[in-house]
This record gives sequence, C-alpha cells and structure tokens, in this order.
Amino acid sequence: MSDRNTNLEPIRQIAAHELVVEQLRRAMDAGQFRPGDRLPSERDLAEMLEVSRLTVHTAIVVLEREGRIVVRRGRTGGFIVQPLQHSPAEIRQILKIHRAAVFDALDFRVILEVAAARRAAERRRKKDITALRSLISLMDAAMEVSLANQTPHNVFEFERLDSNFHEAVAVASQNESLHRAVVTTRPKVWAPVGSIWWRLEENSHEHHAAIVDGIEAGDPDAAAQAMEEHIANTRQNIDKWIRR
Amino acid sequence: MSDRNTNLEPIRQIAAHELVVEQLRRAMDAGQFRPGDRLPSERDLAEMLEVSRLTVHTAIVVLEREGRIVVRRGRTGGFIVQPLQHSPAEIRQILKIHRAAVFDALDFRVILEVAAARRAAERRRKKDITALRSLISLMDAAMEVSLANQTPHNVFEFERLDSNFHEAVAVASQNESLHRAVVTTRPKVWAPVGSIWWRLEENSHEHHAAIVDGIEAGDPDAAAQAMEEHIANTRQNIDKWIRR
Amino acid sequence: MSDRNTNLEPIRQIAAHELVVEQLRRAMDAGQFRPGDRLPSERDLAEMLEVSRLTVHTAIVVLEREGRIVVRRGRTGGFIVQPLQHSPAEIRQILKIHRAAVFDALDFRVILEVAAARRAAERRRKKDITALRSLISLMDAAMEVSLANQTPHNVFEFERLDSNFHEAVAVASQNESLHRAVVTTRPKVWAPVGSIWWRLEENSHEHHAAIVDGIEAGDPDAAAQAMEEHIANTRQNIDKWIRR
Amino acid sequence: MSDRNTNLEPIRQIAAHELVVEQLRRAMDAGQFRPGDRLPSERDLAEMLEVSRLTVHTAIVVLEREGRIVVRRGRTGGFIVQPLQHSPAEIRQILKIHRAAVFDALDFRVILEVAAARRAAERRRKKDITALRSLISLMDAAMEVSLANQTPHNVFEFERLDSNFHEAVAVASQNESLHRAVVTTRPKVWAPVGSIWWRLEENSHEHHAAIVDGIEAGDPDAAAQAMEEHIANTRQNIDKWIRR
DNA sequence: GTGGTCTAGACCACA
DNA sequence: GTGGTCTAGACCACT
Repeated sequence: MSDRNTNLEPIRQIAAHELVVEQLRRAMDAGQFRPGDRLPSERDLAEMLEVSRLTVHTAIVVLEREGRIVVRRGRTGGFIVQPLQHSPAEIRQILKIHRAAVFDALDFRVILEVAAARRAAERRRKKDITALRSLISLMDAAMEVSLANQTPHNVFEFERLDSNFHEAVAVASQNESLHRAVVTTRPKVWAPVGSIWWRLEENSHEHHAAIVDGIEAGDPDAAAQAMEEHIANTRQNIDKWIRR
Repeated sequence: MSDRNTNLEPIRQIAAHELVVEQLRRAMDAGQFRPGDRLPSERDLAEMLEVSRLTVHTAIVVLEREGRIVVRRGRTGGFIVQPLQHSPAEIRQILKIHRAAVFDALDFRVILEVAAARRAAERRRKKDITALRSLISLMDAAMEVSLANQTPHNVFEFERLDSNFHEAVAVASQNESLHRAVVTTRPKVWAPVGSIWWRLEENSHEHHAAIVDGIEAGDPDAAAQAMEEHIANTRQNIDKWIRR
Repeated sequence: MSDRNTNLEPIRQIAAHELVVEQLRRAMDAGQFRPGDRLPSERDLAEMLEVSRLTVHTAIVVLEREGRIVVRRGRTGGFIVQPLQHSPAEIRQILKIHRAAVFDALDFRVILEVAAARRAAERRRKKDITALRSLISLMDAAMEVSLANQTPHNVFEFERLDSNFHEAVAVASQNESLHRAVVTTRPKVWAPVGSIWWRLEENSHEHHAAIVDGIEAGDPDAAAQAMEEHIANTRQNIDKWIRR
Repeated sequence: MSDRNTNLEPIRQIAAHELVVEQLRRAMDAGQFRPGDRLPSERDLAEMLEVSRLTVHTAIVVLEREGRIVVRRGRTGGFIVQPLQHSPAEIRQILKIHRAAVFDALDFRVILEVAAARRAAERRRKKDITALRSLISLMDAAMEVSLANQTPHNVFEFERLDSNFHEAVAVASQNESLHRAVVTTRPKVWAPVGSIWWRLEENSHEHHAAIVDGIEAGDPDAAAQAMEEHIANTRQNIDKWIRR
C-alpha cells in the first residue's frame, strides 16, 4: 500500500458566532424552538452558550438576515422564530434537489432507530415506558386539535412532540452513542424543507403506539418492526410528494 | 410540556493549532501514520491543512510534549511518530476507567457495522468485493509476517489494514451517513488505549473472510452474523483484559 | 510632502437626547420658538423627531436645567421658552471672549451673503422678490410696534423676520450649497450672546430695502453693495458694544 | 406669520462606525489617501479617531464591501486604498446624473475660492506665499513626470498637490470659516466620479501661477480673476465631458 | 506588527 | 428588561 492516503483536510477555523448560528439553527430545526416562539434573550443565550453578548448578537444578525427570526425591540421585544415558508412547489423542488441526501438520511435513520427500538425493548426500563406513554397521549391530544382546526401552532406542537418521542426511544436504548446519532440525524431529513403540515401523517400515532407496545412487552422484534414501518411510511409520503 | 428543554450547549471556540493537533492525533490513531513513520514536513502540512507554518509548528510542539512524536533535526530529520507506550497494567487501568464509554462505543459499532454488512450484502457491487478481497489477502500476508517475527511495525500495518477493511464494508453499504458514522465511531473504542499488539486477534481473519463471503453471496443474514460475531469477539478480548 | 497631513478628527458619538437638545436649542436661537412660546408637547416632539418620549423627556430636562425653558405642569402647562438673560456687562464680556470667532463668522457672512445678493440679482425670479417684499413690510410693521412700546416680544418677532429675510436672499441666489452655508453661518454670530434687543438696528430696514431694490432691478453690484454695507453696519454695532 | 414653520427634523442617531466610514471616505475623496496608499493601522485609526478598535474594524468592513479599500493581512498587511474604477462611459453617466449637484458645488466653489484669493491678496503673508510657491514647483515636477509617462501614481500625486494648493489659498485668506468651507466643498465636485486622469488639465499650472502672482503682488482683483478663470476652466472641462 | 475575533462591562434607546 | 452599540483589553493567525 504505497499510496499514502493521508486524509488531512483543511483546517477551518470556525468563528464562535458561526457556531452559535449553527446551534440555534439546529435547535430550531429540531423543533426546540417553534415558529412564533421567542428565543432566549441575548443575555441569557450568552450565559447558556458561555460566550459574550457580542458574539450572540453577531449570530442573531445572521439569523435575521436569513429570515429565520425576526427581531423585535423594546420591553416586550426579543427574537421571534419564523416558519420556513415554502410553497408546495418549492418544497417539491427542494426535495428533488436534496433527494439523495434525504433518502440517505432516512435509510440511516432506519438503521439507528430500529436498533434503538430493539435495544429499548431488550433493556426496558419503567421510566422510559412512562415517558413514552405520556408523550403519546400528548400527541393524541395535539393531533385531535390539529385535525379539527388546522392551526399551524398545533402542528408545530405536534412536530416537537414527535421529535421528543423519537428521542425518548433513543434514550430508552440506553446507548449514549446511539442516542446522540439519532438526535443529530433526524433533523437532516427535514432541515431542507422546514416545518410543514404534511408531516402530520395520519397513521403515525398507530405506529407510535405499536412501538411502545413492543418495548413494553419486551418484544424486540415487534418494536423493531413497528419502527421500521413507521419510517417506511415517512419515506413513502416523501416519495409521493416528489412524484406529485 | 412546559419544561422547555433547551439543549443549548456551551460553545467551545477551538484554536486553529488545536484543530491541527486533533487532526494529526486522529490520523495517527486511525493508523494513517504508524509508529516509526515520518509525518509530512511542516511546510507540506501547512499547505495540506491550509494554515500557516507557525500554526503547524505550534501543533507539532504540542504533539512532541505529549510524546506522540519525536522531532529529529537535520538531513534525516522530521517528525517521527512514536508508539503509545503503555504497560499492560496501565492499559488495564485505562480500560477500567473508560469501561462504560468503550462498551457504549462497541455496542454502537455492532449496530452500525452489522447494518453495514447487511446493506453491503443486499446491494453488493463488484468493485466493493474486489476491494475487500484484496484487503484480506494483504492482511493475511501481514499477519503471517507478524506471527513469524513479532516486529511491531507489521502489527501497525495490520491495524491499518483492519481499519481499512471495516471502512470498506461501510463504503459497500452505499449509505454515506452510515459510512461517516462508522469511520468516526471505530477509533473511539481504541483511542484511550492506543495501538497495542493484542489487537491482533487470532481468529479475526476468519471473521473477515466470512463477512466478505456473506456479502459476495448476497446473503445479508450471513454477512450480518459474521460481523456481529467479529465484534463480539473484540468485546470478549477487552473483557478478558479488564478481568486479568 | 512627506508629512502626511491626515486630518482625521476624533469621532464624537452624540447621544440621541443630545441631538434633540441641540435641535431645540437651534430652533430657539433661530427664532422658531420665541421667549414666551410653548414648545410642542413631549408626545408631539417624540413623533416629530421620531424618537421615544423618554428621549425627548431627557432633552427637556437638560434644557430646563440650562434655564432655556421652564416646565409648567397642569392644564395650562407645557415647556415655556425663556429669554436668554444677560446683563449688558455679561454680553460685553461674552463678546470679548468670542471676539475672534464672531468676527471670523461675520467676515465669512460678508462673503456668502454678498455673493448671494449678487446671484439673486443676476438670476432674479419673481417669486423670490415677492417673498422678500412681503418680509420687508412685515418687518416694518414689527419695527414700528417695537419702537413705540419696547416690548420684548416684538423684538423677537423682528429677529425672526430678519433671519427669514437673509435666508430668502440666499434662496434667491438659487445655489443650494450657498443657501445651506448661509443658514448655518448666520446663527454663529449671535449664538454666544443670545437674542437681545440691541440687534434691532435703526437703519437695517433701509439696507433691507436697498438690497431688494438691487435684486429687483437686476443690478448685482447694487444688491451686493447694499448687503455689504448692511453687514458692515452689524459689525460696527458689535464693535461699539465691545468698546463701550 | 401664523403658520408655525417648525423645522424639526427626525433625529438620526448615527452609529460611531458610520461616522468613521464617512470620515475615511471623505479623506480618500479629498486625496489625503490616494489609491495605492495604506490607511493607518486599525490601532492607529482607533487612537486618532478616539474610538475602539472594534468600531474602526466595523467601518473598515463597510469600506471593503464598497470596494474602496482592499484588506491585506499579516505583517505587511493593511488597508490599501483602491482607485474608483469607472469607464469613460460610466463617468459621463455619473456626471449627467449628478449634473445639478456638481454645478451647484462648482458655483459655490467660485464664490468661496475667489473670495479666498481676494482675501489672501489683501492680507498677504510671507509664509503663505512661500507655501504656495513650493506647491507650484512640486506640481510642475509631478506634471512633467505624468505627461512624460502617464503612470497613474503621479496623477494621484498631482491631484493631491492640487488639493493642497487650493487649501493653501484658503489658509492664506486667514478666515477659518472660509477655510473649512473650501475644504469641505472641493471634494463634492469630484466625489461622485473619483480620481481620473482627465482632471490633469493642461493649463491649470498657468492659472495657479497667476493666482499666486496676484496674491504676492497684493493685487486682489488679479488674484480673484485668475481663480475665477481657473474654476471656469474646470467647469468647461466637465461640460465637454458630459456632451462628448 | 498586521488584521480577526472574543470577552466583560457598560450605557443607551426602546416599548 | 429588551436589543443596539461602544470601550478596553486580550489572544490569535497571518506574513
């Protein structure tokens, strides 16, 4: 093996404020901050992120220029998270462009989350099951409201709960590496498109229930299969969107 | 869900020379530079990493103080990679301390690499199989030499080939996310300990062959099972070391 | 010319409320608000100046401490403009201190306003002449009243008209740069002293008339000469005051 | 006069870094920093302008985005002033657009600088004449070089000397207000266009000489007339450019 | 020594 | 109290 494959890649000194931008973007993508929410104040963010206010401010300016937040000044001011506004045509376009990356991420999600469901069922802990059950009932409630009157807010709420559910399964797997991988991989499927109503899939709550049932029953195969179907369902929905 | 779980983590601004240190450390851990090898010259590293020579120099000083390289001046000079020198007792100690992290990483490796083997068998491509076969024959050769006269150099060579083999399986899975996860996860098992001879496991070449056979036969279950046994074997070896 | 004459002057960042103070002071100096007048309400000023009420309030407090306005509360309340109260001795003192600056400004005024009168005569426009004539008749009226019963109020009125007259000549010159220079330079002569009765010069109305006659006749030299005499007259009056 | 003409204009809080931008732009327009020159370092500018380095830096970023300077890093780095690069067609276009403002400024320049020449002749001081003579000889030298080989650098040099000459006349007028007005008005004629070779007018050195002769002879009319012809010449050149 | 960036603290205008 | 901005000092990477 004489060809030295020295994979040394260029160093990119990443500015602190860029890291802040990335982290805030990721938090919004992951649904930790939903459209309409206010981000923490500059001072709070500075403390949480352990950087100076100036650094936070610089990051905020970037996010504002991107249109992901709106800055409101004064006593009642703050940074208001904006919805990623895409028309259905744009979404289709974006999905087509990122098709490869999205399906790559989805395929990887199957590996990670099916394994997570399996481990969770093998190592079932009471507290994990309790957490999952409570998330399911919250999602049921949110979905009912959403389906009744399609207000966007509840859609965002549902999305956040859905995110939390999948993370809770990863936590239940009791493998920290797996947990982290799940958390960082999930948003990659949705990030290019943003939050949109059609992610509210009709049968997802049945899948969720089946997953928890499998975990609670200590049946790894059942839990794994339910998760696999769940993600396959998502894949089909995206497929339909692209073909539409 | 009133408890806002804002997972914002502190920003860690990393100095450019630290990034250089990390990248060189990782390259040495991954076997790209083996003990006894010379790193590229300061000038070349600066160009490859797209930083100034001063930055490279600072990084080199750090690595020298860590004892991971030795700086030799003059005509035959350069930065000579040193073996991580741990006594068996130290290794045991280190493994005990990092026990949780090591087994967490191993468990995650099972998930990732078993899935990779399965996907590789499902999606078998000629070029992947050719690459895997050639790596196996190189490893056979290296092992013979190593077993004959236990020179460390060939051990390192074997390690590097082993690394390449596992990455080649990941590549054969044809999922980029999975590939990247495998590459970043593997070193986490060994990083705390460094390269040591006992990683030369007697039966590993049988496992490797079985994995490639499964992939070539288009038999996902066989490939997956072989990979699972292979990693389980590693786990047992580590277990034995800790108990010793 | 190796001595780099980099005329970079220190930046003076001016607080918004200071800008408000300055603008109100200048408006009072220019006679837009005369002693006894009420400034617009805080709310109105905030709207006109496009700042918050707090900022206006801060400015008002400053002006009150300076004694330039009195704040009266209640139904008939408001901000009452006060006359700048200087005794003749104080005025003489002030003039002596600012002597150089005042004569420098007067000299510059000659240049600007003589040129303005000349240009106005060269480029005479009906509407300018009409405006000048109407100002002259208003000044005549104000002067008669003032001379009859020396009430300060009409003195201020006269001053304001005098200001307007000189600005009208500048406008008639139809050179915008010149116009702006005249407007900013005139107050510099009087600013240190404030508004005082002796500015009511007996022969000024004759000068004014001569200036307009020159302009109307399209006689640049006549207009210029009249303006020159007019300002020379002012200079003599100031001189007398200082020597007194 | 019942119509209260309360000329209160909106307060514009001007950021310190904007003031820095303006001042540096003006200094470059005025020829204090010529294309190819290096501005003072951030640290020096901060000290000269009495602001923090951050404020200077922010201003520099703006000027860089405008393309007026280029930033070079490292030991030999700094801020390199760029020439305003306009094609003759663009210059014509720009001049047409700003025609009114340019001629307004030119007209005002006649007033100011003719008066300055006149005052200088009336109040002639030895040191002023010495300064003017030395500037003329420097300009002669620069012009010879420029005409010989039309290198841009000498053109910029000539421009700077030309600027200095006119300022020196203003200084010789011994009126500070006039001096300041001349300095701020001259660049307004050229600012929209930038530095270009055709400002090198063939007969300008004769005019310059005539102006100084008039001043030295104590002949205000001669000095004034020479200055008037000089600026009229500039006006004609611009006129020709627009019509071309 | 240059520019690039961050920190810590402060004051201000806003609502 | 919120964001907007500036200061003073520091460390770093570049050349």
